Amino acid sequence: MSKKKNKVVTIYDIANQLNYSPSTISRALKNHKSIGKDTTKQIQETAKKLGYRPNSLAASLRNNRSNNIGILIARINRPFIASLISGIENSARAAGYNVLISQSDDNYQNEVANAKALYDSRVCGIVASLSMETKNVDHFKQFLEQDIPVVFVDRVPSDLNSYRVIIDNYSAAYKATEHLIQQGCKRIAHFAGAQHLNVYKLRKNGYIDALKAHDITPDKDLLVYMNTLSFEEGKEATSKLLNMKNPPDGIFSSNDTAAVSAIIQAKEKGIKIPEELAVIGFNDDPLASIVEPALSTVSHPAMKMGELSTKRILEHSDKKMEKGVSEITILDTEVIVRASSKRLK
Amino acid sequence: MSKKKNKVVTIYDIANQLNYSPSTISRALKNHKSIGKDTTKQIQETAKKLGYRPNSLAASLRNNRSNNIGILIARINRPFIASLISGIENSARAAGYNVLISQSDDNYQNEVANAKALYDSRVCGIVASLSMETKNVDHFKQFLEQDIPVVFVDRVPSDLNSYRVIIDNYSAAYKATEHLIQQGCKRIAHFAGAQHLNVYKLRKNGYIDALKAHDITPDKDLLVYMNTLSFEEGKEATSKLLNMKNPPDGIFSSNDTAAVSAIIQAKEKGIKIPEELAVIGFNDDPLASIVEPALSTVSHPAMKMGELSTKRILEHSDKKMEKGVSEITILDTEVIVRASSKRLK
DNA sequence: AATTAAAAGACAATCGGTTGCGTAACAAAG
DNA sequence: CTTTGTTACGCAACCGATTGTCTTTTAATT
Repeated sequence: MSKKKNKVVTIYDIANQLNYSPSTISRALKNHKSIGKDTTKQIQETAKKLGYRPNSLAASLRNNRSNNIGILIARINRPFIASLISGIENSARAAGYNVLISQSDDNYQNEVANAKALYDSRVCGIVASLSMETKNVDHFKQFLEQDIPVVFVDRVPSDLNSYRVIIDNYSAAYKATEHLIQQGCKRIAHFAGAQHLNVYKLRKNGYIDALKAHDITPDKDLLVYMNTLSFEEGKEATSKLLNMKNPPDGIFSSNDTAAVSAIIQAKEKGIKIPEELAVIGFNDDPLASIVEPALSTVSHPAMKMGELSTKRILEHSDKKMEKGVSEITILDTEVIVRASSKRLK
Repeated sequence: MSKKKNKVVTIYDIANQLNYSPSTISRALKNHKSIGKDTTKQIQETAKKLGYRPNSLAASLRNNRSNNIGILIARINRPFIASLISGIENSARAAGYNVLISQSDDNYQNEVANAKALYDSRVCGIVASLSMETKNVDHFKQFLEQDIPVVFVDRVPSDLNSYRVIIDNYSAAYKATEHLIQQGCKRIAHFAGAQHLNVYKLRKNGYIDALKAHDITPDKDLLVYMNTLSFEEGKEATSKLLNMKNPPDGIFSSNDTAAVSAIIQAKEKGIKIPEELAVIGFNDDPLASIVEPALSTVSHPAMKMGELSTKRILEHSDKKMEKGVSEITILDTEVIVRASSKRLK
């Protein structure tokens, strides 16, 4: 049996080897100014030679904060969210942080439980996009009280002062609606999402204001409120709309899923798209460019939103921001015109 | 200034309150048998009353192992992977574990770096699906040496003894190919992926053996090797195939993305699907049911694979498995027949 | 009644960094 | 030669839970 176990190298090992105290090793490894330049160099070289790897658990315990960024979203399995996470992960990892994920399945209780779990694991910040059910956001206050940055993305609460990374839903919806009007639509329906989520509320408002701006009186019968904007809901709504005496000649859907189902449903009924019914969605999911005719939509810079979320968290830690200060980042969207709405040459 | 800071409750606080030692508190909280039943009850009640929340960092440091499961995948932003992660996350969280994600972007160096990062953060197990570039899997050995369970999913290495959760790619491909044959296809092309990944190799083998079993001689010109099975690659390959003197009348693609691009490309050329060209993909991505005609495909139980991966890790920890023992879990696939290959009534 | 065994807890070391405070050594200033 | 300042580093407590070992008390056995 050899003397050396395959034991992990710690700062104590380095300390013994070089006859310095552990505190000196610790400081030298992070280039603390109170350690001499030569000493620092020597220590860092020895650390490398010995294959030293810091035990982040120990540091985290001492600092009462880990190097983990928590993500709190409704479900991973959606294109926008997956891209968002991707952006967070890439930028976090580049900065030496790990990423913890949790999904609520759009369930409020789960969201609360996940927030607790992330809090307990001492995340150094969290990125959150609210569940469909969430109306109360008290479960985020524990973070703010400890000055742990919370960045809300996309589905953000309206009554909590924290970081936000969002798009301008109102003007995006306005632009999308206006696009349909420019294509000659006179009766434009809207698939609206749950109204307590400001994302959907703002999209609806943008839709309505765009209509008004073009002297079209909003018709309540053309405004369909949905719960989840699912394929099924979209299908059903489309079916009803098309059976009206005075059916719509355009649909602006708050997401692509419902928009795609509208296209499919309309085609089944023999309605020509975009001639008889122009459709535009929201999100630019992969589906959008595959369905036929290809779906016009509004694109989200999902990846970039993720990167910016990470950035907010890291900045917060670096700058030792004053408690309570927050910042809102608004990103641009783009109306992507495809065949489903292109009536004009 | 009140006496009580908003300080976190620790076992020491409980110990002081009840005049027990911290060790007794610790043991009572996990129902250790050496603590009296009444004492245990009292301690647990007090803990709840005081709002005690265990500091997992402290426990992790002491045990040199966290409650985090690491995920190592190529990219989150893909339907199969997103569902896989979803399955892992759900089951892990239900068991009180957190999930750390990392993506390699199909880059070997990133994969190695991420493996190190996860190792350093003392994950209690990892779930991995190899990057496209990965040929050497030495970076997983550090886990096995420490008896940290590694579960490979889908894209698994062939030369490392560890847990595996996979589908039977060979027979899935065999079934898919056979399906095309049964629909009357005589010249079936195959979009094959990178052959150092056994997933794609096995699919190719299943394809070839199915042909042979039905007395069709495999034609090298119909076997297209791709790097990433991307939309572009699929498009290009389809274009070439359709320009052959003797073009294929069926395509079995190793993924849905390339299959969908084949459908779109074929339609552009005026080829009738499935009459002139039957197509079947692999994965059952959301795209598959949206494209027109809807894409036949092979479905993966992605969510379930995630759940089983978590299960393997938890079992490993519970059972204190003997080092080196591993287990292979093979899940069923299903050939999903849609319009893109349905020639017969 | 004496001996042994079992049950219930307490003590203290430990995990590996981190950090406030203290001090030795040496140089510059008076 | 003494005083004041710097520079460079060590000491030891600390973060909070875990666990091997030891002690005390109580119950069982002969």
